[in-house]
Amino acid sequence: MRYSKQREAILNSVLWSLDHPTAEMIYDYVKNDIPNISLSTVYRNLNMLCDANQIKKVIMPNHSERFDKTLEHHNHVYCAKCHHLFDIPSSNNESINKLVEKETGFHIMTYDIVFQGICNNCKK
Amino acid sequence: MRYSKQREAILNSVLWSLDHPTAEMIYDYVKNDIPNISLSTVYRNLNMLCDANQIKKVIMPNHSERFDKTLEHHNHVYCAKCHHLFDIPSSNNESINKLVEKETGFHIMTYDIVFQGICNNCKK
DNA sequence: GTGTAAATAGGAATTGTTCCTATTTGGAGG
DNA sequence: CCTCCAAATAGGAACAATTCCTATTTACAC
Repeated sequence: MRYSKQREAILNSVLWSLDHPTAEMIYDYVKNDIPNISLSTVYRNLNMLCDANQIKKVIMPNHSERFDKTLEHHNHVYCAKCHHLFDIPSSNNESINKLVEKETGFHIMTYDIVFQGICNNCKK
Repeated sequence: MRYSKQREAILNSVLWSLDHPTAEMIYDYVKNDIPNISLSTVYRNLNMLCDANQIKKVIMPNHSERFDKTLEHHNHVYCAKCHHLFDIPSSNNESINKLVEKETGFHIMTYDIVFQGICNNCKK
C-alpha cells in the first residue's frame, strides 16, 4: 500500500476521533485539509485500512457503517436519544462463543452485538 | 389498520415461511397470488406489521433486512457458507441487559446479536 | 348505495456504497 | 535529480435497498 496524503488524513481522522465516525463524517472532516477529496476515496481508503487491520468497521443495523480506532473485539451501545455510539469493554467473548457452540453445534467464527438504550448523559 | 388482501398475503408469507425471508423474497412469493402487487406495498406492510408487533425485523449487517415470525426476543446465527439464518433459542436476555447496565450505567432497552459461523450441515 | 379515510400501484427519489475511467502521483531505479 | 509506471485519486455513473410521492382504488361505517 503506497503512501497517499488522502489516506493519511483519513486514517488520522479516525484515530483522532472521540466518536465512531461514518464515512460521511470523515469526508466532511478531511475536506478541511483536502478540499477536493472525493467520497469514493474516503470509502476506498476506509476499506483498505480495515483490510490492513489499522481500523475496524462497526456494524450498525439500519444505519451507515461506522469506523473504529479500537482494534480489539468489543461491543457497542447506541444511545437512542443522542445517537452516539459508545464502546463497551467486552468481557467474555470466548465464553459467549463457546456457549453458542454448545447450544447449536455450529462453529462460531465471530459475532457482533449492538445494544440500544439511553446513555448516562441523556438519562438526566 | 384496515384490512387489505395484500397485507394478509404478506403476513401469511412470513408466517408460513420456514426461513427468514427478505422483502424481495416475500415480494416474489406474494406475486403468485397478487401479480400486480408493488414492492413498495411489500415494504410498507412489512413495516406496518412490525410496528403492530405481528412480525419482527432481523438485523443483518451488510445485507438486506429479513423478517421473522417469531416474536420472542432471540438471536441468530448466519452461516457464512450456505447464507442461511438460523434461530438460537435465547437464554438469558435479562441477565445480559443487567450485566451491561451495571458495566455502563446506561438504561439498556434492547440488543441484537448476529453470530457468524458454519452450520451443522455445512460442517460436513 | 355513498362518502371518505386508508390503502395501493407504480414509479421517482433518496441513501449508502461500489464501480469505472481518465488523470495524477509516489517512489524505485537509473 | 529525472523518468517511468504501477498504484492511487477525482469525479461521476451505477447500483442495491429502501422510502417517498401522487393519482387511483378500496374497505367499511353510516
